[in-house]
Amino acid sequence: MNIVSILKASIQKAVEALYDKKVSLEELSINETKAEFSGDYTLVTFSLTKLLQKKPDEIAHELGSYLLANDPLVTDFEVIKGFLNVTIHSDYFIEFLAGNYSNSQYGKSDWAHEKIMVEYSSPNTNKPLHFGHLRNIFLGHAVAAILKNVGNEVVKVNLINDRGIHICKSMIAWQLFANGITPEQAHVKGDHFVGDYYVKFNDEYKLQVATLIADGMNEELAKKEAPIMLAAQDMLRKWEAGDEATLTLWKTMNSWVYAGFDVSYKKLGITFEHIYYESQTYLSGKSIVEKALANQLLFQKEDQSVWIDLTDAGLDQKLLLRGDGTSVYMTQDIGTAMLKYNDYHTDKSVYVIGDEQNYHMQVLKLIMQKMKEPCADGIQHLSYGMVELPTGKMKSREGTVVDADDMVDEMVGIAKKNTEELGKVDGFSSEELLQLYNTLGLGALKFYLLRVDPKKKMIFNPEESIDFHGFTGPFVQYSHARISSILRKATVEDLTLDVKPAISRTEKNLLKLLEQYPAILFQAAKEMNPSIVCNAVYQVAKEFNAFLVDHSVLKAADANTMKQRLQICLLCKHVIAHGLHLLGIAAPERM
RNA sequence: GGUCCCGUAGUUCAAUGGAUAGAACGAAAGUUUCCUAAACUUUAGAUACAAGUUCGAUUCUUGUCGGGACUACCA
Repeated sequence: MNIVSILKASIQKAVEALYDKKVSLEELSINETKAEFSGDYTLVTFSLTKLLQKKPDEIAHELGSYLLANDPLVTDFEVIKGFLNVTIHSDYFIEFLAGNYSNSQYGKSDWAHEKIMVEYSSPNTNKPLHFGHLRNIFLGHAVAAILKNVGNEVVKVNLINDRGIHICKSMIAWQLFANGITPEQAHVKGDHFVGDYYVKFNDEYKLQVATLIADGMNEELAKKEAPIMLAAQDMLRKWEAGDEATLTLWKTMNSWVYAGFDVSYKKLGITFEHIYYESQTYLSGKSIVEKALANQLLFQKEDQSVWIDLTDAGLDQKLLLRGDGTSVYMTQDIGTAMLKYNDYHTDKSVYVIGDEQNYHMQVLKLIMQKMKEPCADGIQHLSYGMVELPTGKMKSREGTVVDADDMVDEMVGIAKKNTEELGKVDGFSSEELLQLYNTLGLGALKFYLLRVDPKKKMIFNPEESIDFHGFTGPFVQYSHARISSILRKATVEDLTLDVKPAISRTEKNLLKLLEQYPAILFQAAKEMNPSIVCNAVYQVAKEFNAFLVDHSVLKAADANTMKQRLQICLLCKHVIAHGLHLLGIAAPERM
């Protein structure tokens, strides 16, 4: 129970005692009191006027007087119009501090008990990861950690799109232009290596189309008839037919890509419990569709193609199997959804996928519901907005894609430069320095991508580097390092207090933030929104820095005050480290 | 055309229908004999437009203008 819940319950009782009326906890609106008024929390009484048949300020006065007289937690109140500003006894926060400062897991809770799968990253194997993928990856990783933190059992999975025309394009280009060279021989990271041939394919394709048009063919036909495109399609057919040479090449090139991805994932600190491959799942939807057809849940057109009718949901009819019996994209997703469910029997299955696929995901869920599959209701699309450049979307054809590996290297480079300029790292070994640069560079990058509400698209300007000051990862990390420094210098072991010194306004503000932290994490889990965690740790870090300015910890006036301030330091450190950990960000002891 | 999303300081982002719309960067000015100045303090600066619902609207409704996504027997 946190103070807001306690206060709500107390007000509920007060309403009953004063007016003999019942008000639900949901009807009570309590906010933090704005800084310019005295008080800690504010009850808005306008909404109670109908129920109580009184004016808002009257209600506020009466409730305030009652609370002051009957609730020992309330030490003062003030009424301004329909706002009842309540001051909470400092002892509540002092007790809270004493009871939690030593708990390094403070913030972890046991409020939810579902089994949840989170699918994220989900790359194609024809090109390396770019900046947009990073948003997906960090989101998935953080959301999984946030869901787990409140008590859920979480399974993190990656679904790799390893088959289809896109990889055939890379394969054809490699056959035509590579002379058998491998990434090792070329000294290029595997995913970039294969991506380069995907680009080569498109360059050559454009050239061939232009040539055909110059020879008098119309554009539409030229795009279909370009020899390199025909070759890629032929290769896809061979792949599907199980042609051995094609499969061998496919496996080889994919293994190069995976080697590259592994390096990136490792650097980013990203892990999965299970990896699905579309090459292994893409056929599995077919039998499910056929079963549903037999059960009259779907219908067939004259050409034998299978459809589902979603017009009653305001959507169209959707194709699920072609006339020749082959699968479409949606069929694969149906199969994969079933496979995931059969593997783990989850209550929820979260898909971290960009908002361009909102419609697709809506249709997938509807189809599963129509087919009465047990996994249907648990399907949740965690839709996030695209990362855009100031000029608009990133386009590989225009060469405006920001590569993920380059971005990471750049951020680590900036971390190195900043650290060297500040010159605070005497005594670091070269290994520790490298680790620090990684910690700070990745911290800046992850925080930058996670601090924005996932639903909203975000704009990244490559001209301006990601900041290390203000509302950023390094700022929070720095605060953690400062706290750690103080704690290292502290000589007392036992922080138990003999007497409890009074706390200042700043200290109370800080303790209020810390006290709310578990509830904030619960909200972040409910909304699957890491930006809430970014905000929470930033607020704590900021308020802590303000606290440090005029509260000497190690040179406090007396031993009890010092110990109490050390308790504050410890709890702040725990919360910052815990919150950053949920975001996938490391908290350095020194920087 | 249809469906959906988005317009908040110069810029990037906040704000369960609540008080005088918060931060950060950038701009201007200041703080260090003292626990890390990657910090702190101060100043200037915004809800695209117009109606409506409400005691109260950045938030809900409608319209206008502007931006984006989706709308394949592609994946």
